Amino acid sequence: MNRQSFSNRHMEEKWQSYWAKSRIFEAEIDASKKKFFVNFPYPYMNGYFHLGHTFSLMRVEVFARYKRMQGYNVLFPFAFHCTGTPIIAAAQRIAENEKAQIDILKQMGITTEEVPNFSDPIYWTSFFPKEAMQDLKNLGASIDWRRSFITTSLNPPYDAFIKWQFRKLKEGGYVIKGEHPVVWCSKCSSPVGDHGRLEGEGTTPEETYLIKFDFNGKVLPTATYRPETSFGVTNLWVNPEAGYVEAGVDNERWIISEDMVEKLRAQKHVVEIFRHLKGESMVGERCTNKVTGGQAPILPATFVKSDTGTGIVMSVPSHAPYDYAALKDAQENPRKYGVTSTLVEEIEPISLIKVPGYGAHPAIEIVEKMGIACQEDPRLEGATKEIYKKEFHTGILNENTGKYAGLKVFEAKEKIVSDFMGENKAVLFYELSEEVICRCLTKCIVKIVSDQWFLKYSDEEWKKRTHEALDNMILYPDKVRRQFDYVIDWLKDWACTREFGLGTTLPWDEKWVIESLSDSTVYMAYYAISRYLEDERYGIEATDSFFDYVFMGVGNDEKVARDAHVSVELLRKMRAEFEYWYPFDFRNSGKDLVQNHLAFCLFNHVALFPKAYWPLGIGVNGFIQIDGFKMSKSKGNFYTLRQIHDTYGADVTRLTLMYGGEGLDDPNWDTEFAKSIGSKLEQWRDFALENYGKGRTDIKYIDRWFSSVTNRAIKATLEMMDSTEFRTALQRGYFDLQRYLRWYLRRAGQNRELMDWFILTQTKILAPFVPHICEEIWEKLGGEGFISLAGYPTYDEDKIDDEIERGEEFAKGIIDDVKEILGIAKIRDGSTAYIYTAEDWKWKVLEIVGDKGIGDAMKEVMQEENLRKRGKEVSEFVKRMFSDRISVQRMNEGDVLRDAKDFIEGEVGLTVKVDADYDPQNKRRLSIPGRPSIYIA
RNA sequence: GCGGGGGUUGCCAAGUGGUUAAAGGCGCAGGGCUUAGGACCCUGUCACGAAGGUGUUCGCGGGUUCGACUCCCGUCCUCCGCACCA
Repeated sequence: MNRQSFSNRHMEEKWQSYWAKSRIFEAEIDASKKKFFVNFPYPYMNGYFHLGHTFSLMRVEVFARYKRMQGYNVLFPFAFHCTGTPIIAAAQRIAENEKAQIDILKQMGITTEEVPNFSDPIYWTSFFPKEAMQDLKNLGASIDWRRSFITTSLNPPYDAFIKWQFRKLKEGGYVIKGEHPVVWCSKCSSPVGDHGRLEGEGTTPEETYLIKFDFNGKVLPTATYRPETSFGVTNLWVNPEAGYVEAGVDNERWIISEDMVEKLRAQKHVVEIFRHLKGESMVGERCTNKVTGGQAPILPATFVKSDTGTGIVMSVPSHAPYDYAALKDAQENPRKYGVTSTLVEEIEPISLIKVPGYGAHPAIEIVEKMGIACQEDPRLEGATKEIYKKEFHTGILNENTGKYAGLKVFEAKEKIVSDFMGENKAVLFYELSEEVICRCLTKCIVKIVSDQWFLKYSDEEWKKRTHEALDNMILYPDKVRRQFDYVIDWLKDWACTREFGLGTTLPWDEKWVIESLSDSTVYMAYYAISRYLEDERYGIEATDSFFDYVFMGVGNDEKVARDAHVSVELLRKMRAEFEYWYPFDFRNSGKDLVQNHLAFCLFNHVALFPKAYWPLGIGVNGFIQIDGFKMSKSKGNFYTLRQIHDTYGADVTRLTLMYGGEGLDDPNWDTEFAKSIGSKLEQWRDFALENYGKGRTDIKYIDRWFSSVTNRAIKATLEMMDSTEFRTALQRGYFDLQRYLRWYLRRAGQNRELMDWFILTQTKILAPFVPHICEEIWEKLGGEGFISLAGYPTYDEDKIDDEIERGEEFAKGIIDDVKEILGIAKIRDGSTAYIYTAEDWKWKVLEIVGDKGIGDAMKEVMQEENLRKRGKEVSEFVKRMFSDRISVQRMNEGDVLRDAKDFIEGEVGLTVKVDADYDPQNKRRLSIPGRPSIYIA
C-alpha cells in the first residue's frame, strides 16, 4: 500500500535517464565558474549500501545539488573500498561452506545459485560496487560516475597511486618501523580486531610483568599486574595437575606451563624445550624471592590456570584475595591439597601497602567480610578488582619495600618496574585480561609484531600542523571541533601494514599489505584524474614521476609524459584538473570516523600537500535511527537503501532522511512521515501546475505580506543550506512556506506575478531534496533546461516588511480572540463584534515610558498636560504596563483591522465594527496597544 | 575510568535570561469537503475555565535573579569514541 506508484517510479527513472544522457553531473573544468568539490568516504564493499550510509551520503548529495543551483561547478565523485580482511575472510567462509556466512548473503537477497560465486573475493569486488552504483543511481544521486574505481591491487592505477603515496610518506619521514603487541590468532596468522572475535570484544594487550624467582639456578617466572606486591610474597602457587616444561628461554633456564611456550615465542623470546613435568613435582619445594631474598615454598592451587600467565603464580595473601583464599584452604586442609601441614602453617601474610579504610591486610578483610569460603568462589573476581583499585589509587608502600617506602602505589610502580627489569628480576610480558576467541574458534594470544611499519601520528610537529589545518577548516557542525582537536592530540603511531588481506603491498617491503584505513586518506585527489587512469584506452603508465607531476607539479612534463605513455597535452590537462578541483570543499561521514579516518585524512593531507590543498570542510552526522530505535541487524530493523527505495521511491526516501535530523544528534527515519509526505509532494506538483500563470494583477496588502514572509523564509533557508542544517532548511523553506501559502490563499491572495514567483521559488528550494518531481514541475511549467541547473532562489531584503507582518499577526490574533470568546462565553446568537483599539494616549504613554523604571516613567508621564488630566486612568495603565510587561511597536491598528475586515468577518461569522461609538459595556477602556478590547452582541 | 554529544509537552524536534504553555512535523480527536475517503482544508491536542482567563510543566535536587527550559553547583540516565578495525 505504501509502495510507490508505478507512475512515480517511471517518472523518477525518466529523469535519471535524462540526467545521464545530458551528462549534467559529469564535471569538467570551467574557468568561468567557481568550483565546489564534495565527496563521501567510499563504503566497504562487503554488502549493500544501507540506510545509514544513505543518510551521510544524502548530506553530500543535497549540498552538491544546492551548490550546483547556486552556479558552482560541482564535482561529486564516488568510489568503492575493498581493502582489508572482511571480504577475503567472508569469501573464504563461503568456500568452506559455512552456513552462517551463506545465510548472511541470502538475507541480502543473493540466490542459492549465486552463492558459490562469492567464494572468490574478487567476485565481491565487482558485484557489490555494481549494486551500490545502481542503488545510488536509483536514488537520483548527482554523481560523476566516470571517476569511480575500486581500491586494492585489483585496480593497478589505484595501486600505483597508493604506492606513490607511501613512498612520499616515507621520504617525508612519516613512516617508521617498530614493533607492537596485537591480539593474534595463530591459525589465521593475523591480528584479530573486535570485528573478528566471537568473544572478548574490547580486550587489548595489557602490560604484565614476569617476576623471576630463583629455583635452584632455574627461573620460576610468575606473571603479575602488580610487580610492587612481590615484596609481600609468601609462597608460589602451581597447578599440580597441569603440564609444565623446563625450557631454555633466551639465555636462562625457565620452568613454565606448556601453554606459555607459544606465548613467549610470540613475544620474541627464543624458547627451547628440554623436558616436560607435572606441576605436582614442584609442590613442597622452596625457591628464592629475588626481590626480597626471602624463601618461598611452592604450594598447589586449583585456581591457577595453566593457560593464563606462566602457570605459576606468586602469592601475596595480604593484598590478593585469591591468594588468601587459597592459602586458607591449604592451611585448613593440608592433606586435601597434598602438602605437609608444617609447610603451610609457618606462612604468615606479609603486609606491604597501607590503604585508608583498611587494616594491614586488606585482602583478608574483604574475604572475611564477604564470607568467601574457598578459592573457587566466583566473588573473588570482584574482590580482587576492588582491592586492586583501592590499593593502586590510594595505597602507600610500607617500610618493608625498602627505598620505595612512603610512595604511593601508582607513583612507585613505574620506578619499581624499571628497577626490576634493570636488575633482571622482572620481564615485561603482554597478556589478555579476558579470553579472546577468534571467529575461527581459536583462542587468541598476544603477539609482538616486529618489523611493523607505522604512520608516525605521534609526531608533535605533524600534530601541530594538523591542528593548523583544522583551524582553517569549516566544520559542519562546528561542535565537532573539540573532538577533532582531542583526537589529533590523542593519536599514537598507527600500524599501517598487515600480513593478510586485500590491498596494496608496501612498495619497499612487499611482504606487507597496506592497511585499509591507511590507503584511504588522500584518495580524493585521485578523483581528479581517475577517469583517465581507469580508462584503458588512454594506456597511461602511472609512474611515480607521473603522480609527482600531477599532484606536486614537479618534473619535466615532456619527460614525464614519455615515461607515462601519455601525451603532454593530456598530462598537463590532468595537472590542471587537480589544480582546479583541489582541495575538496566538503566531505561528510558519520561521527564514528572522526577518531580515525577523518583525522587520518587531515594528517596525510598535511604530510603530502602544501597548505593550499588542505581540506576546506568536513561534515559529521549521527547514526540513523528507525522510528526512534537504533538500526541493527539483531533488532531486525536493518534496512538497505534498496529495500527503502523499493518501498518509498527516491524522492520520498531522500526527503524523509533529510527531514530526519541534523547536527550530531542521531537522525530518525520516521516511517509515518515517509508514508505521508509523498502525497504532499504530489499535491504541490498539482497546485503548481494548476496555479502557475493565473491570478489578478493588482497589489493588495496581503500580497505584500506574502512577499515579505516568503522573502524572509528564503533568507533563512539560504543560511541553513549553507551550514548543511538541512532539516531546519526544510522547516523554513518548505513547511513554513507551505503554511504561508495556505494563509495567503485563505486571505484570497492570488496575485499572478507573486504566485508565479512563489511557485518557482518553492519548487527550486525543494529541488536539491526531491529533484525528480521538481524536474517534472519545472518541465511542465516550461522551465528552460533542468531545474537541477536552474538558479537557486534569492531574496530581496527590501521586501521584508516587519510592520506588515506584525499587522497580519495582529489581525490573526483578533480572529483567535473573537473565536475564543465565542467558545467560552457560549455565545450562539451574536451578530456583531465590536473591536475597540487602544486610544492614542495609551500609545503615547508607551512611547514615553520606553525602557525606564516605573518611578521615572510615572513621573515623566505625568508631566504631560493631556495625560495628567486623566490622572488615575493613566497611572493604572502605567502600572499595568509594568506588571504585564506590555511593549508593542507602533502600528495603526484601526487601518489593519479595516483592511482585513471582510476576511475577519468571514472567519468569525460576525459583522465587524472597528472603533464604533457604540460601547454599551464600556469596553474601550480595557483596550491596550496590541490588544484591542472586544464586545460581542 | 577518559574525551565528546544529548536528556523539552504522545513521538521526532525548535528554543540559551522576560513577548514560551513553549515553532514545525508526525500521530491523535472534532468539523468541513465528499458517494466514500487512508486525499485535501479548518480547529483542537498539559489541566481547568466564569468574555479573550487561571494553574502546573521542559531528567532529578539545590542555588543565582524581580524573573530560568535558558546561568551556576550537584546528581541520575543515555548516545559516540577510546584504535590497529571497516
